[in-house]
Amino acid sequence: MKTADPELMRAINRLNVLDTIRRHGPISRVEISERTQLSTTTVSAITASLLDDGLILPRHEGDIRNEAARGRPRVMLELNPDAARVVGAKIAANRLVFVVTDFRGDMLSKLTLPIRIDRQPIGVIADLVEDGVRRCVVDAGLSLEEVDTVCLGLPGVIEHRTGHIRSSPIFRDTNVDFASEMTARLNTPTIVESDAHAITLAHHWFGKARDLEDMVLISLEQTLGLGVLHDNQLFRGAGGLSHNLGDLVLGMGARGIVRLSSQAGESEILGEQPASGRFAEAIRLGRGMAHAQALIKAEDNTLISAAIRAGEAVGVAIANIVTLFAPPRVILVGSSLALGEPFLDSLRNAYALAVPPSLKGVAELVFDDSTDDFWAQGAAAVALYELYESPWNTTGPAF
Amino acid sequence: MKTADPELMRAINRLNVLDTIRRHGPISRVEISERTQLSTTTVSAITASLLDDGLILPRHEGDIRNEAARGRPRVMLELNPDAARVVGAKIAANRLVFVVTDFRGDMLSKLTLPIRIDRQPIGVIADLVEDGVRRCVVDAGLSLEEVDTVCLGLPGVIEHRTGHIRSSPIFRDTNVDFASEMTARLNTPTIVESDAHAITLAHHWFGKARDLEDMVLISLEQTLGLGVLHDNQLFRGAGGLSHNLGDLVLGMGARGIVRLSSQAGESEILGEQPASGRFAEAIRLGRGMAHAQALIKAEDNTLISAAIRAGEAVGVAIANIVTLFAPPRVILVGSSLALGEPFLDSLRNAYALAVPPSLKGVAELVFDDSTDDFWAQGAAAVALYELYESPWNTTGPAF
DNA sequence: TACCTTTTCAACGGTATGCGAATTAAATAG
DNA sequence: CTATTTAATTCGCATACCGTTGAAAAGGTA
Repeated sequence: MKTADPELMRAINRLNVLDTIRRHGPISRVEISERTQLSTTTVSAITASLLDDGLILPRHEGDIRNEAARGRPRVMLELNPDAARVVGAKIAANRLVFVVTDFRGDMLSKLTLPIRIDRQPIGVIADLVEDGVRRCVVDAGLSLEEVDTVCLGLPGVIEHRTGHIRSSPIFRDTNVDFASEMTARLNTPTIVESDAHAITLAHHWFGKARDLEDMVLISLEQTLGLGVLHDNQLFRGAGGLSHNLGDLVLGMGARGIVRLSSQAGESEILGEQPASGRFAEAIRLGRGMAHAQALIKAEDNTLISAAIRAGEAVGVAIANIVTLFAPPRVILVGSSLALGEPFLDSLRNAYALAVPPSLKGVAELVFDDSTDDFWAQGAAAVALYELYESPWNTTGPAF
Repeated sequence: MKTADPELMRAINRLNVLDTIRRHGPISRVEISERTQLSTTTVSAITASLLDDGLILPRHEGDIRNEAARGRPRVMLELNPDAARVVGAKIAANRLVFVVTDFRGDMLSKLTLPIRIDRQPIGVIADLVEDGVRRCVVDAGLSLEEVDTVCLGLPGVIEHRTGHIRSSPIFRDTNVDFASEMTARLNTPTIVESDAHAITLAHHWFGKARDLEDMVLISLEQTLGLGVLHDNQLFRGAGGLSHNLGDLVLGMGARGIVRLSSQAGESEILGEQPASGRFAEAIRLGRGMAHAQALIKAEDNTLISAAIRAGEAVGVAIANIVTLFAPPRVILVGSSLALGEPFLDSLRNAYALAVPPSLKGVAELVFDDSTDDFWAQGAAAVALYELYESPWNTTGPAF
């Protein structure tokens, strides 16, 4: 357990103030004091220190004065966008998406590489990722030295603390120390995080969970992932490793274990199609879901029934997650949502059936079809969050 | 978010020291300093304050001096047993178990009432519980005024923060404010907690998880419960409510949803027996599982196959829990363990099959057949834990 | 234009915390 | 009886928070 000394105390309050400024846009000191319950004195001291460190900026121009415009006007404070730059990336089987953001999480540049990388040797993947990061940084008009942290979000079971990838559909090998590898290549601190965790944080910072302290997110991509927000923090399992929803067991059929991934994995849904012609080509290029959507509209019965089965399986899995975590909101993201109504309807129905009566109405299902940028932005947010906490603890006293 | 002031700092370090003393028996100040990473100065100040408050005691007698017996001898410190008294209770469908413990969690008296209370009106249950608490307190040679807190552990979905019982097999009604009811009756602060959470804490304090910071416990009783220890703390879902494992869905059969409770609930396993004769009588009296054990030994095939099916279902459920929490140890408790080898073997097999390959070997299954006292002692531990944190924050500065 | 009101924010003193160095305390070795 | 060793306390310092006070900035009013 960490020992509580003045330094920790300071760090906590600093983070609290900084986070308040981040979340509530340009904000005055008085309002910070109200929100954080800290005295105006303390807020003044902390903001002075933050200003001194260049993390925040005063805003004079465009002071939208309130109606009751008496007295000394408030000085609005906001994050200094230039305080840091980070790179966030979404690494998927058939595409790489990079984003450079400033300290506020605003996108400075983005780069999408629609290339298939899964099952490539690690060296090749690392090459491609390195290249993408460098390009995207140049696109933003920066050099890598100006980037503070890189965060790579990828599917699978990731051990966040150590940066080890326990298993991922992208890598042939297991237990890859990808964080060290990329840190060495880029000569920039690089962290590795589950893509589901990344977009969970994205929704908490910018998306559909800004108002919540607790929340669950289900990502339906090639891999089925889970992100849990508990008390404004990412809940990482024991040992800090991420969850792989696809490994959940839904039942014991005649021929053994039935896992969620075998019912609702992207390749399993699409795989039942005759692997020929335009559709197979689309799958190879990672456009499988978009194409599937078209086929469903054209009433392709094989695919529709696969989508329905997948929806049922996911709905039941979500009900089980809700049974365990009782979150007020469940956000669903990922390419499988593109399957459309047949999938979503059966998901909703199965969920309604499977959720225990005592928890009926507790959780609200929200579907979200964000673009890939958003995932990458989430990875950037993970990087920023790490920055918030660590390096400025060492700044020393405010004066 | 709580504001970090010196008071909080103090509370954290105080709790840390107190917890260290609790866990590591009689312990000297130097060793506390080593374990907590606090300076000897701070430890001295805090222990002085704790001594002043009467929460701990110095131990002079029987100073087992180490071999290397040079220098001033260490003064060992330990919890003052008399610093507080609490009552813990396990409330089950067919029995009430009460325990009075001292500040260390040691049992002073216990009382078991083998009576069937489920489906009684709330008033009747409250009467019986009140009576049991009072009796047990008298047995310990105390009066209720000397008891600081009462904690009742019972099955179902409990909202710990508010003391509301959302649903329980014991109550006909839902959403019962049992904590307020009993607080008023006993005129002593009474808290309500899930029985699974209680025994989870019991194992962390006294049992098979003393060495762990993360752990999962599965309780197999009339109701199937779950307790999660995360970072030395009970993990309570959003809103602080407990989990009901029985609501987990294991599959969609031909006639709809199949929940775990329908496969592995106590009444479901035993219910398939012809409800007549000695066995039915045993069930009514809450000895069902013991009797079932005998029948299984006598190779009652109906019962054996029910036990095997239940074992499979539980094994799969545990695998899913492990997929989500990745704990180093899973402890199984509860009356259903008495079903013996057929049940346990099929559980182990199903678990081995269902646990994802990437997590194989991560979690160790441990079976525990503690007596009912232990559950009640866990409830007492919950009460003690609340005491640790709250009331002595107000003690003021140490001097 | 000069003065007053209102509000923000920085400066000062008070009290709490924890830490490091020096000091006292208690026991053994010679 | 003295020297040595280890434990625990005391003292002084740095930091953090908070409440109060007073200066600064803007608008309103005579």
